[in-house]
Amino acid sequence: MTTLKDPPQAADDHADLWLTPGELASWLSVVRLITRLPWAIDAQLQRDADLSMTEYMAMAMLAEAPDRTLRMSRLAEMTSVSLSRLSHLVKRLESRGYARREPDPVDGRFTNAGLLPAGMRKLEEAAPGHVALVRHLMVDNLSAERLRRLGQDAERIVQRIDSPAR
Amino acid sequence: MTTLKDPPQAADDHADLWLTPGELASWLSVVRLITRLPWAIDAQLQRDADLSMTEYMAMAMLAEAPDRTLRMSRLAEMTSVSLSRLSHLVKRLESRGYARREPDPVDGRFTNAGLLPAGMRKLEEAAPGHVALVRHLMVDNLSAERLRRLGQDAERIVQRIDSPAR
DNA sequence: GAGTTTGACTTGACGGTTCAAGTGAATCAG
DNA sequence: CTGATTCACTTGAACCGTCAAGTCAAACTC
Repeated sequence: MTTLKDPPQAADDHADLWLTPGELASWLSVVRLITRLPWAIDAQLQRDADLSMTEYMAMAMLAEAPDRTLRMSRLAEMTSVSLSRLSHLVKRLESRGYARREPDPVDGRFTNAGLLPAGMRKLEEAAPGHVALVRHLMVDNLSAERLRRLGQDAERIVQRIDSPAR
Repeated sequence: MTTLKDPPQAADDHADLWLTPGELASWLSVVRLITRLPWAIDAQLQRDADLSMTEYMAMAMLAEAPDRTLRMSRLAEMTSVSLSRLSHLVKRLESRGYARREPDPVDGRFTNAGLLPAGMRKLEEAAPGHVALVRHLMVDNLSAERLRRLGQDAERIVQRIDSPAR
């Protein structure tokens, strides 16, 4: 789908012009991946633990941070979400008793988010099912070499996304 | 981050247990990709054309379909969205004058969605900027071979997502 | 061929995300 | 040392996606 050949004499126009058929096919596969993979991960976590992927990731990052605590801004970049979104998200975690927030005593502009014991338990309870799915879809589905390269390519694209130019 | 070694004697627990450090790193890179790439694509389309990626994709699929028309259910699977979501989405496109809906005259259970001329113009206007970004982030950023393999891996994962088991 | 079932959507309410504006703490400028 | 600015969030409204329930048309079922 979305096959396009020659830019200049544009006789065949549809969606993604000016990509070769092969490039287009690869791109559309990636689009399907970035659409469905989050959906699949979310669905499992939602069903089994009533958590979104972002909530899980945020709790996981907190869990391994020193003192299970991180600044909101740091946590936001680690989880690739906006500060606003994180603020709402942590407020929800807080209301569920999984996390806690307090202004940094040293510099009052910072807010430190910490994972509470109940949050840690929730995470430990959710982890096996989540990991099993990741294993099923990714780790056991690709050779070690291809998984490694996939990670590299992903990282390369992400770096370009938040590189200055553009 | 999220380094975990040995499952049995679980001394180090955080997020993703029972993945080797390498597997975890690859997975986290992919998580960043599936989080930020949609965001980047959406941001460009939103800014330059006031369209979401899903809206763009749906219009693109319609544009290259025969008679610029597709059944809702077919369009839903082509764009990887639920029928419900597509219904809302097409209703919005309809209200903007980009698309049109009508029950299939042959079998009234189907609804055919069609792209209107204004939608086609909108798409043609949005395409160059969108394609340029895809080129910048993906096509020009990876070798042809790696792009091809990335597409293959993506497809393999997607297939496992909607494979019966699990 | 009336009643049930199935298929293909549509709708509305709810909840999460985004965006713009606001708050309050530190820092800088004179 | 005071007023403006910058930082690091927080808030609220608008918008979008999801989920459950509803609609309406065809296809069985007896």
